[in-house]
Amino acid sequence: MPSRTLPEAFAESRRAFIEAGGNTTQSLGMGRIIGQIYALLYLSPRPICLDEIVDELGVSKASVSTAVRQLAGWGAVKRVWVKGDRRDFYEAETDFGAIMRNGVLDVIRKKLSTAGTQLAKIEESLKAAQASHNGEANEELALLAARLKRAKKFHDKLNSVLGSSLLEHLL
Amino acid sequence: MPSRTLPEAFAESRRAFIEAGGNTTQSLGMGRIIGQIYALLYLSPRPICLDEIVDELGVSKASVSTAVRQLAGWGAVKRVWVKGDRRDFYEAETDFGAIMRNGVLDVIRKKLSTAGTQLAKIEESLKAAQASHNGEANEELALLAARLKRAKKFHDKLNSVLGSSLLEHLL
DNA sequence: CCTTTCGTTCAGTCTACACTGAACAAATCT
DNA sequence: AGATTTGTTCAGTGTAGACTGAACGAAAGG
Repeated sequence: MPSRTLPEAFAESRRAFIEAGGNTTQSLGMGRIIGQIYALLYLSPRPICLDEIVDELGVSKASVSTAVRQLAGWGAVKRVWVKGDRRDFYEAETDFGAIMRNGVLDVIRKKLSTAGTQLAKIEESLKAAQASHNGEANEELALLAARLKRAKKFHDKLNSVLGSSLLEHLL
Repeated sequence: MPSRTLPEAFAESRRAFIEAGGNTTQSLGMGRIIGQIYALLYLSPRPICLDEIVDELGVSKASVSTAVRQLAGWGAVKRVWVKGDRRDFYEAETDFGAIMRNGVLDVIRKKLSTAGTQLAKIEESLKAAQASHNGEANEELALLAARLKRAKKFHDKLNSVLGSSLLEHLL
């Protein structure tokens, strides 16, 4: 028979871990529920259904529904079917490296991509300016062109680093 | 004499670049002013004083004051003294790699560090639980211990990757 | 010494977005 | 078929934090 202090001490560690997960994702700009849900699943020995998450965390079903889908979207959580139960169950992907490779890096790449789109638009707009200027020397214009080129170069470098398998190999 | 369309086309490119900077930093969870200020300085052939930034961007002096200090904090912007002018002038650090190494990575490392602190606290709390339990086998407790260990291991891995000069060499 | 010019600070406002509640759709059971 | 259970959606709320305005302090000029 377990001692009386065991359950509380265990529950406390568990609660702290879940809270830490929430703090982490919140500090990264995604809400705190995301991290809490992942932590909860990460510590669970068995798949958990949506309503159980709701009870455990004391948040709305709507939040859990959307958050869980996000997590599944980047492979941090997997849907699991339990026989004889029509509810959806979820379990955590415990391989952090896999989550990084499949999910997180994609998010970063996407942000980089939108930045690249903006740079391309500016480059076009700049070409128009250079065309209408046609041969005249203009200090500011030349600087803008040079700096834009630099920015694009760095953008490409980031892209290649993120695209290379080197980074994935590290995680 | 410059053609009439040159100034507008130039200004448009410039405006778009500044806006792109704002969009980028905003999408990264830091405000949009930060990126706008950096972009403005990045495109300027000469150091710029605080009030000029205020005029150019149409934001409050308070915002510029704090934002500029943040930028200077992680080496993205340098204070410059102009002789015969007691105002503070600023210019951009144009080496993105240097900004990454000196500023951005430190921010990430700091976030990692606070996460590590939380993990350490949980580990201690868990040790207490294990002590009071003293020899009994408990599935949940064992799982929590195992998963915590995994989490710490990954945390350490991230730390070493960020600490290694390899990453800095890439940027 | 008073005035002016700059930069910072801080209490308050505004805004983006995480989060909620209730209505809804879909699937299963009786 | 209706009734019940389960997940999603969406308009609305709450809130964290970016941003502002006014008051302040510090430094230089008159």
